[in-house]
Order: sequence, then structure tokens, then C-alpha cells
Amino acid sequence: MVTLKQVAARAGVSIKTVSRIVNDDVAVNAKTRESVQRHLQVLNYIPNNAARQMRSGASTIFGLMTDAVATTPYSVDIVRGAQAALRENNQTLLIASSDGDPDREAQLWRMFRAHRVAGVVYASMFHRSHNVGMPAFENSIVLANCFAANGDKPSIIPDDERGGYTQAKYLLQRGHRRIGIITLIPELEATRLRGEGMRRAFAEAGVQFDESLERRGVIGVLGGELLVAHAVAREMLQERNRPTAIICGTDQLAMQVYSAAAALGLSIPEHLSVIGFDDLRLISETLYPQLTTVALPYFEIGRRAVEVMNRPAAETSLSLQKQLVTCPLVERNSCKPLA
Amino acid sequence: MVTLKQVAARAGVSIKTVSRIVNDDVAVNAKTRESVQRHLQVLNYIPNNAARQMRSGASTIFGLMTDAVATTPYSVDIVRGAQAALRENNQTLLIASSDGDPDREAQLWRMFRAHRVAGVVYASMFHRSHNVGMPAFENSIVLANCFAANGDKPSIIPDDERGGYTQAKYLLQRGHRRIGIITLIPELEATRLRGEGMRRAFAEAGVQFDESLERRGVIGVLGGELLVAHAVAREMLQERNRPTAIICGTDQLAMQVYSAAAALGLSIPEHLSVIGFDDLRLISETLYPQLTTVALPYFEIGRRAVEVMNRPAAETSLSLQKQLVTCPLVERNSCKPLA
DNA sequence: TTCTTGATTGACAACGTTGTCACGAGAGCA
DNA sequence: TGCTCTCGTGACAACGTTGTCAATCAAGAA
Repeated sequence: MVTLKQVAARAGVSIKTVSRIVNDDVAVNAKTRESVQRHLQVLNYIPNNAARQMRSGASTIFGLMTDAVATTPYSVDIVRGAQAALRENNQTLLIASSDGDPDREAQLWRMFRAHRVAGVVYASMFHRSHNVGMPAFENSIVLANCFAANGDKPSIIPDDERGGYTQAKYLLQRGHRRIGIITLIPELEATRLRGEGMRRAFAEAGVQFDESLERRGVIGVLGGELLVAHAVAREMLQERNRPTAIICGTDQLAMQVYSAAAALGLSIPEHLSVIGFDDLRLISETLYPQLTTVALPYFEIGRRAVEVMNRPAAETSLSLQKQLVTCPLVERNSCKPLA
Repeated sequence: MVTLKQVAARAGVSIKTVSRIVNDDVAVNAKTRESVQRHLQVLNYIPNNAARQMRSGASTIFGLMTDAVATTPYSVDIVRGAQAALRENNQTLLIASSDGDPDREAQLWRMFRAHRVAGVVYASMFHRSHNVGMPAFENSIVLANCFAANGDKPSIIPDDERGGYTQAKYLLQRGHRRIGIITLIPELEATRLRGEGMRRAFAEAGVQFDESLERRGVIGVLGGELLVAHAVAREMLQERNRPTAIICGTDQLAMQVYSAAAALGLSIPEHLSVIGFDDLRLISETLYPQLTTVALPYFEIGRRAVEVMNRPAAETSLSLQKQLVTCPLVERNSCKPLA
């Protein structure tokens, strides 16, 4: 690899002068600059990050720690969002996933420390409370899609309450009154918040919320889930007073509702409106008809997490609380106003 | 951050001695070792990677460059596989995605060089031929899910020919004779190879391959695709002599076939067998009934790519050709033997 | 006893970079 | 002319680590 020294030798100037030119430092004689720049070009000089970091003590590497990427594929968007934000400052991302193993996670934290990462985004796959016990990074950690149990760390999370509200309101505005709800695992923060949002929408619309139409589409515990939305939806749709619309906790659940409806000869959206959550385009755009859903703003969450981390420490105190990111409605063809 | 110097001062030994203990170097007096180790513990010393790298010239960072992660979500598994392999040697992964923008890609290559990455995995989202014009990494690059047009770089790719063969054979063995095929974009290497594999299976089984039953489920060009599998399947299933089974180029396409079948009152697998490709569990395990499919071994591809890169240069020549990774059949409930 | 050997330890340099300080040359001023 | 001032440049140190070599010491050999 070419070093400043080599370029300096070729250009007949001192190392420092080359360094100055590379870094757009104080004024350098135009002629010198031009000559050196030519040599930089020819030799294809690229600064050595390790040396820079050692000298300056400041790192351009950030870490992203995640508990498990595998399960919800579009969480990649958190990574993409983070990278988009880092890119502006020529920073880079070291990615690590613990797959939920505490030993592994401890090892990864050490790795981050070895690389002296400038900050860490801790991304959870599910919106939930999480305790990151990592004193070494106390002041340079941002939680994405989860939040600190004791609220002492900045965190960027989806506005699930409003997301649930959006789902319900969308259907209520279109005249639906009997609305089925197929939920996720109740332990998830998301489930609780969205439930609250839906109730708020019902209350605002002056519609009685029928608890009996709210059922779990997933059984088992986190990590060992079993989807039962197909059966649940089928049951619901065979009842005498069947719902005219179903709110799903996930596009995945919506997918099963589609097949349940099809099995009963009900077509969407004519006989049944369905609204999803997540906007996994792999599903929402593939379903037929395409699924109206509320998007989980993973990209934006990743972007903001880095943004908060890059902010001067002084401002950080302001953002020490949770930052909510809106979940936008994505309108497609799975809902119909009630005649 | 704690340095060797600080630990040495506390322990009353030289820097070098501490270094030796940290690195399990030559014999050190047991008593000294114990004492120093205690101090290392207490001060929570973690070696500075940048300094090590500068001193030794060897980097423990690898790069992963990808053209676009966004589209096919389970490609994350390439990353996971790569990380699994790196983990054994305490190496780490710097991830970059160009989103297909050449300028951005050039910038990312510079970034990799600045970090002096030890090697690069270039992962494409689609199995295809690709030219990585990156002289600086000439000898430390491995292609994953794509291969060098001029064949001068090691590449790890799925064995699509055998994948197609597996799909067809599975159905043929179960007595199916009229088999519909819904394919991907013909420009993809995968499409061509799988087609060949299927023809091979038909030939082996002595069954006439009916070209008229092979249709595109996706129209448009890469990046601007439009799924038409629903319509295509519907059409196919309404013909007089309709197929008893359909082979799909993707689980996503299979999803649309499911809905087409449902719309026509055909139930799976009673009236129609369906086999997919990819094993995106998000789809294959959510469909009802669950989808029998052939898995794209992304994890294994990522793992092997790193493995090849970590191999001593001497052996590299041996693996200069393409390495094919088997696509295993994942049997679920969407196929039935023909009575 | 004296010499040799091996075990244990430390001093020093170097990796590539940049901050600090200083030097020389020419310009502007008295 | 002699002074200061500015501009452009370079010498040097330091960041934290490890490879090289040498120094010290105790034990065993002659």
C-alpha cells in the first residue's frame, strides 16, 4: 500500500505537505498542490484508516448490534437507513448479531471496543424494552426499535400506538363496524400499544369495541412462535355475525387471512377488507389483491439512530427520551368501503 | 481507553511483558502472569485494533460488498453465513451496499482500501455473471451468488441446474406428468440453469417436456419487475388439459399460484401440487398449506465465501473455479402424489 | 569456583498519520 | 537599510502495539 512517505519522496516534498493536501489543510502553494495531487493520483494513494485513528483517537467506525436478524427480513432496512446516514460523513458500519446468545453478545461488545467504535446502534428485532448493560458505551449508544427499561438511553421506535390507530381509523372511516383483530404475541410492546391505538380510534368514532373479535394469531413464546391466523380467521369468518374487515398484526398474518377467506369462498376486498402491518413488500405486493398495510419505518429508524449518535453530546440530553417514528399507511387494494 | 502502558505501570512490569501475556506469547513466569492478568481484568484492558493493525500490517476486517440488499430479504443469510465463518478467527465484517450505483460502489471500494480489509466478498442479489473491476483486490476477492465473466475469480454459487432438476424430479417421481412451469426473468443465469435441470429430469423420466406449459411469471427488466404469476397460473389452470402440478421459480410466485388456485376453487395439494424455490420461510411457512420448496443456500454460500478467502493463497488456485452449493429440497405440504 | 545455558524480562524501533513548533523567504513598512 | 509579518514548508514527536535484540539472573556443567 502506498504511504504518504512514498508520495512525498516521488513529489520531492515533505510528508507533512502531502498530508496537508490530502486533508485540504491550510493554504499550500498552488503549484506544489497540483504536482502532489498528480502524484497522489498516479500512485493511487489511499489514507490508512488505522494510522489515522491511532493518531487522532477518533474512529469513523460505528457498530450495529442486533439480537437476531434472521427472523424479520426487512429489518435489513435498519441497516440500510443507518448506512445512508453514515455515508454523509464517510463513516462505516461494523455489523454484529448475537443471535440472542449472551456470551456471543459479550464477545461482540469486546470486538466493538477493540475497534474503538465511535458509537453503537443496538437494534432489536421486536419493539420491546431492553436493558443494554454496557458501561463502556454508556454515552454513545442508541437503541433502535427497542428502548431502555430505565429510560436512560436515547431510543428510536416506531409509533405503534398511532400505527394501530391508523389501521382502525382507516377501516372505520370506510364504514366498517364489525372489525376483527388478529394480534401478535401480547408480550410485545407493539401489541399493547397498537391495541391502545385501535381503542382510541373506536372511541373517537363512537363505535363499541367488541373484545370478542380480538384474537391471537400467533401462539407460543418469542422465538418459538406458531402461526394460527389461518385457523383463527376461518373461525371468525364462519360466525353468524362475521366481521366485514380484519386488522392484522403483521402482513404475514394477513397472508393467512387471505387463504382462510379464499377457502371459504370470500373474496377480498368484496366480501372482506384486510389491513396488514409492516409492509414487507415481499408479501404486501405479492398478495393478490395487493395488501393495504401500515409500514414499519425501519429505514427511517436506522437513519435517525445514527443521526442522534452523530449529534454533539450537548444536544443529546434533549433526545434522551424516546423518539417516535410515524408508521405511514400504504394504500393498496385489500380494503373496500362498506356499501 | 486503557493501554498496555497503563497496565504495565500498575503491574510494575514492562509494556512488552504485558503484551506477551495478552498474546499468550513465550513462557512468562507464572507469578508475573497471574499478577498481570489480574491487572488486565481490573482495568478491563482491550487491545487496540488500529494499533495492532498498523504494527502488523495484517487486518482482521473483511468487507462485504453487495449490489442491493433491499430486494431479496433473505440474502441477509449470506451475511450471517459470512459472519459465522469469520467469528471463528475473531474477524469482523464491514458491510457496504452500493444499491447499484457505480459511483457509490467506487467510493465503497476506496473505503475498503482505507480500512485495509483483508478480503472482500462480493455478493450479488441474483445469480448472474458479474465483472468486478477492482485491481486493488485482485487476489482477495470472492464472489458470492455471482461469478466472474472471465472466470478468473473464485465464486460460490447455488447449483441452480440441480435445483431445477430437484424440483422436476420430485414431482415426476410422484407421478405428475403434466407439469406447469412459471419462470423468472430469462436474463438470469438461474433461470437458464434451472430450465436445463428440469429438462434433464424430464428426459431421465422419459417424459415429454411440453414447452407450452412453461411461462414467465415475471415481466419487465431486472429492478422493474412486475409479477404476473397470478394471471398466468389462472390461465394455465383454466385450460382443458390443465397441469396437475406447477413448478415455480420463486416462493413469491408460488404465493400467487396459491391465490389463483383458490380463486378457481382448486385446493392445494388435492387438486394441484405446487413447488417453490428459495425457501423464504416468511412465505413458505406462512402459506397454507405450507410450501414444499427448494432452498437457496444463502447461509452456506456466505460461509464458504469467507472460508475460501481465509485459505492460504497456495490453495486458492485450486478453488479458482466456481464452487457449486447444493439447493436442498424442503418438503412441506403443498405436493401430493398423483393417485 | 568459573563458565555455559536457559529462562525471564526489558529497551528500542517501527508501522502511517497528524498536531506543534520552528524555519526561511519574500513582502510591506518605517 | 533594517525591521516585522505572512506564507509556505518541514522536522519531530506521539498515538498503541509488537518484533528484534540484548540484559539479567539462577541453575547446572566443567
